Amino acid sequence: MASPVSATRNNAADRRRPGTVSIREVAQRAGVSIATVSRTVNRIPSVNPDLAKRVWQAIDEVGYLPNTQARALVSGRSRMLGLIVSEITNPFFPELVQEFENLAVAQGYEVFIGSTNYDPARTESLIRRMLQRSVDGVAIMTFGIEEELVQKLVEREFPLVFVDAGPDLPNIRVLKVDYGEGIRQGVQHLAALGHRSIAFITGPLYMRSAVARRDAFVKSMAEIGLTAPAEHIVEGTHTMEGGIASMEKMLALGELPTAVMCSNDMTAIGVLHALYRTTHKVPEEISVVGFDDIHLAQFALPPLTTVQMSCKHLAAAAVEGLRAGIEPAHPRAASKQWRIPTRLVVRQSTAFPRGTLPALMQNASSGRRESSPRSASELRP
Amino acid sequence: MASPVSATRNNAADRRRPGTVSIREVAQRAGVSIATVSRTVNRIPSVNPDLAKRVWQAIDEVGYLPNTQARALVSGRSRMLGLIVSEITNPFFPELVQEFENLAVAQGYEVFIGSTNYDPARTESLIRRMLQRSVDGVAIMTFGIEEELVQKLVEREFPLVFVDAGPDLPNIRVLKVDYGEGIRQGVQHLAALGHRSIAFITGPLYMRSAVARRDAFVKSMAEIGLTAPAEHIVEGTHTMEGGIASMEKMLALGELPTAVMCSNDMTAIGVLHALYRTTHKVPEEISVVGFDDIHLAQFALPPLTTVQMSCKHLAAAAVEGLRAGIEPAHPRAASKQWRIPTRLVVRQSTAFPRGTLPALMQNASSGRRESSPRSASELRP
DNA sequence: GCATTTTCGGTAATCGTTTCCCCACCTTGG
DNA sequence: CCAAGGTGGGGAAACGATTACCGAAAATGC
Repeated sequence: MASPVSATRNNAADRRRPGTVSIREVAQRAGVSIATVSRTVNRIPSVNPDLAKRVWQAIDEVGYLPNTQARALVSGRSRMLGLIVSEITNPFFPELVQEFENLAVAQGYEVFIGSTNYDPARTESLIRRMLQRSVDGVAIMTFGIEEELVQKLVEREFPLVFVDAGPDLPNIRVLKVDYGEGIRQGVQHLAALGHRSIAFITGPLYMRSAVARRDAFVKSMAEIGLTAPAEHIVEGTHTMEGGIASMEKMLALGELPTAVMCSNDMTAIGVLHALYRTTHKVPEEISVVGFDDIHLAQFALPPLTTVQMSCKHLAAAAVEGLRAGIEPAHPRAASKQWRIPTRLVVRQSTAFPRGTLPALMQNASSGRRESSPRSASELRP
Repeated sequence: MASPVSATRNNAADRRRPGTVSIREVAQRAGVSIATVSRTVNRIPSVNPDLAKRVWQAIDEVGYLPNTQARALVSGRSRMLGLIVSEITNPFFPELVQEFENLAVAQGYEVFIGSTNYDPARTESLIRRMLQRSVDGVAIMTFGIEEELVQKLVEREFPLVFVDAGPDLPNIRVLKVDYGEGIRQGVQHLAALGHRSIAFITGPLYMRSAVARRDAFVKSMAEIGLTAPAEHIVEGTHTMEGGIASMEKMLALGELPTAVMCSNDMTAIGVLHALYRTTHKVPEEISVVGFDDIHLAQFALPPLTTVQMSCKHLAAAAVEGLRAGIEPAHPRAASKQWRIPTRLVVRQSTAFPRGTLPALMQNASSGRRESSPRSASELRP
């Protein structure tokens, strides 16, 4: 009679981490059943306020934290959101991740981050891992992903958020970035300054967004009667290294443009670097425009004129899009598209092209400000 | 008799995500019990090879993925590692996160990332969230955290990894970064070039690592008979903004140093920015040295001479340290400390101080290489 | 050829929750 | 004062895995 029935087995609870307290301890201390504790924690209104108070006190005393795994197991909701980015080391993404995380956590979700590094095998394993951890939805922010890899998610009717484009299915929402507007502003800004020879360094062209940005550039140029020759549209990689390589290629070709637009800011920073190495002055000899407006852009030398794609907007739309797919009662549950605006931010990497009004631009004293006098209106007589 | 017993209840399985298959389906299809499936999946050698093959085939056919939540619930191990950083938007950390994640995933772990943003409330909630998700261990890579917040983790005997310093307890491992060596190399490099007036911009001094770096600087200076006046040791924030502010403060004071060392690369990039704005040339007028050697450092203008703290090393040590605490059979289970080396990487932000050998330094053509001829030996007659 | 050992797979308990079902009890109406 | 109605709370069955235990069949010894 010394050992009660449960002691004969090697109880699984022995494996439990010390200090972990379960709903049972709370129930015991409060003198109620575990059902009541659960109801209290989940704020079911039917539980008697006095009892509830006792339960909360017990929870406090024993330091109870509900076990999320058990919760997820029974409810079928893990309250985790997957967030797939292409490279966490590209500064654009940490900013996005940060915003996304803040919003998700505020809504009671946890974030499962993964970067694909443009590697299909890695992406595949990432998706499998997310499925195993049974995330409630996935935001695919890589700006271009192999369709077939996502198939698994689509099959399981996972709420999904894509950027730019995605299949038209009930659980899928798409964030439409307005590439056109921002890039048009950039092109017109340069044209207004007097530039006629404007080059463009694209991202990797298997990415839908890279193509979209390039097309927006070509279209904006055409609108004002300009065309860039083929050798002035160079494919890059959306990295600083790519920016350097692309710019060096262009430099080697001779016949330099007077301005270079880039598909993202990292590329632009690479371009600045390449021009520094070859002692070309920016913006005096060549103007440079980026895209994204990452935090770093304002600290580039010179501070980078760039097209802003609001990270906050993007993150907010992603989280809301996922919630809309997960929570049936969400106000925008029916929306399928979410529009992300862009706009030009003028800093100091753009100026009049060499030869026009040189005296004005040469005095590079301190105190240059974002609202510098190099605006389109000044150019017009 | 129409409805069997289980159909009378509103079965919880109804809530299951479509496409999800459980171990039961596999067992049924393979014609074995769920125990056999489990044993097969976990590669328990006692299961008959023929049976195992049948089971694997069934797994493949139905597309079974073991539910991690259920696994974690029964085993008490979630196979998740917590990773706490201070700011994911500081480029140093994504690099660390990336490495950490690669290693963790290779070992079958998932990573739960969180950034404190230097906010104790946020840190508190982060730790609570990690506890709820029952991570197996936590690496605290913030280089300085409030002791009391960690208390909760310590109490629960969580395997922990700290950077720089941590309590001496059984489950805790510390990564000791050798700040001294790298900073000494930096100071001696500058001194060898001829600098005597070297300033230092620290990190926020409530961070242990910031203090350690400053102390290493002061010590290295003293070793070669130099002292920096108080106004040449300025507190920064480990951000670009902080670097700008600190440098501007120093500029306002007059009595400029000929070289500035910074507690991290972001600060150094801020310093470069401030000097650009005030048209001071780097390195001709002022030399700048960073710390960390983030990827961006080589793309700064000019490319930044900096003290490298190997991210790969740090991440590898963190993962191994955690595994050592979690898995009793780990080869280094007994180790308490892990040493992280540092070393100077010379690029182009350092040169002879103004006035000494100016002609040699002025020809800033391309082709400057890391192994430039500005070494100590050249200086000595 | 029978008894003993070994192998191998199935049954069931368990992890920590949520939630369905039902039984008390209390309130209220007649 | 008793029956009907409503309501709060407890018991127990899931969720999907792991694993201790046990029993049946196969292998082996004498």
